[in-house]
Amino acid sequence: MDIKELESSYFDDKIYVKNVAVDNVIFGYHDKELRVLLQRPTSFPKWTVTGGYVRKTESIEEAADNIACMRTGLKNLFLKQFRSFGNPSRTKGEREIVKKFFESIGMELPADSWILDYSVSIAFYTLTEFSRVTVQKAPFDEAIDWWPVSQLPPMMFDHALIIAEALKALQHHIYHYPIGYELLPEKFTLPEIHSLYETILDKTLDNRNFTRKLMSTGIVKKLDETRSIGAHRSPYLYKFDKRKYDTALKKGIFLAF
Amino acid sequence: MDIKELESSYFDDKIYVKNVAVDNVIFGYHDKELRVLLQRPTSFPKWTVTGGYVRKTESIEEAADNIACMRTGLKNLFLKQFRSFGNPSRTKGEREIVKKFFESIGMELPADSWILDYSVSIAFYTLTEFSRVTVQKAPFDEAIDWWPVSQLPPMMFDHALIIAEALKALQHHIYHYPIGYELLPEKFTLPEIHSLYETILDKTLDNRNFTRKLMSTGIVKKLDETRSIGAHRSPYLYKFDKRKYDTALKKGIFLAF
DNA sequence: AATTTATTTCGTCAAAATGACAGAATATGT
DNA sequence: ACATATTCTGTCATTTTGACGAAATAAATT
Repeated sequence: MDIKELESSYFDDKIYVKNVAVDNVIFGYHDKELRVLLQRPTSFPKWTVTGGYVRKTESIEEAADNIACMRTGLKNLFLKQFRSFGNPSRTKGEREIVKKFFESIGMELPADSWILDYSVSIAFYTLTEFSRVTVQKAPFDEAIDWWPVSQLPPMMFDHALIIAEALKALQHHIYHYPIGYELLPEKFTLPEIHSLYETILDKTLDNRNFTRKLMSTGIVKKLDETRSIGAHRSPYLYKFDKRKYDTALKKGIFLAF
Repeated sequence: MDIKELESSYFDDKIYVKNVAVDNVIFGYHDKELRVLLQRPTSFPKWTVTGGYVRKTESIEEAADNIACMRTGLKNLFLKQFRSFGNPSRTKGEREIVKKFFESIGMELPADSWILDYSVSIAFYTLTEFSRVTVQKAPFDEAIDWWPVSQLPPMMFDHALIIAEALKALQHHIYHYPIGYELLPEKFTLPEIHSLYETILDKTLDNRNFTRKLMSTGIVKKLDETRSIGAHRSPYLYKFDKRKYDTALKKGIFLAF
């Protein structure tokens, strides 16, 4: 998206849905760490969740997918809508910053522009393995980076809340849906998926009991291969049983870690 | 809300948030039956979920609460946001009907009015005991009534989907939150809450096991009173332990019925 | 070649939770 | 006193859970 398109579109009520934004909390997992992809638009003093507006030709899910794709280069990531945010004060205190941002890129926003007005944000979260991602800096981002969920920078608007809620939703969903498919390589080891769950839930899980429960769901299956990890016993490789995984995604499961 | 206010407001971009609607699926329970409160606005051939628009001075939660209050007369009912809906086609096929509706009440909508445009709906569900409700007919409703969730009339837009999703969300939440406080009188019997759960989950639950699990949560406590129900053994009365109930609402519980 | 080290994997056991099931208690009308 | 309809309580075999420890393995070290 270049300046021309941005300029013509944000001002053109025929293209974008007014007063509605989509924010997408992109979670990345790698090496036992959970991070969030954040951006800092030009001249912004604080960071924001990746987000954008909704074209009238697309669904909110498509908008969220586009946002994820624009920033990660990956299409069709796992996307989950978890809540919408809307109240008079959520952007109020920082509208001046938004205005300055548009000025800094050479666009004068009319005072009554919907961009500076009451804004409803439909929030999604996305999961990905962040070593697979080549972060894409958008034209008007001064910075874009992965931040550990436990050490976030100062956030704009209510975005700290949005991230906190996204994390809560993820932690809740992990008990009912087979999280992991998007966060791990195709073939992974038991210790790897074990660490993933520990990281997301932020607590230690007995490895023997974890394995027992995970295997009882049937969504992962053991392969007849091992991975060499140096001077230690080689762990077996596992992969998701896509068939059962999809069923579990649709019908839900019940894990009690 | 009278015509004057409606007229001046829907056209005034300064009062309402454009392109955003709040729909509230009001569930009512009574006598072992689960129903939904539906309205049929003047000249509409089909029914809709109760809904409305968001004032720029209020949050989406307040908007949902107002909708519930306008229709039931009850304030501060249990409200839960479960999903937002937004895609180009969800209202497209029936915009002509909306236009005719406004004409029928003497208002000519401009062709480019946001009311006929792409609409994002933020959906909530609400719970109440429907014998406590005196249904409030709004000025422009031709009809408003409780419909059994299993026998809905023809629905406008994607409202049949919205109700289906609300029901799924409710059935899911019942495993994790202490549903029932809003759906039962202050004092209730064990068979009553048992039937409530059976109705919502749409399956039979062994009464002995149900009691055991319910009591183990600690959210309800037995009283030293009974209710006379005629020629049968008098059931004991129970009430929610508000303290533990609130904790459970906040922290969540884990019921496996 | 034996030993050390770090990591993975497998196994046990007591306690708790679950699912299936039946019979006793009680309030009223006959 | 008895019949009837409904509420309430209890048991038991099975399964699941939580808490542990010990054996197996791959490479580096002696």
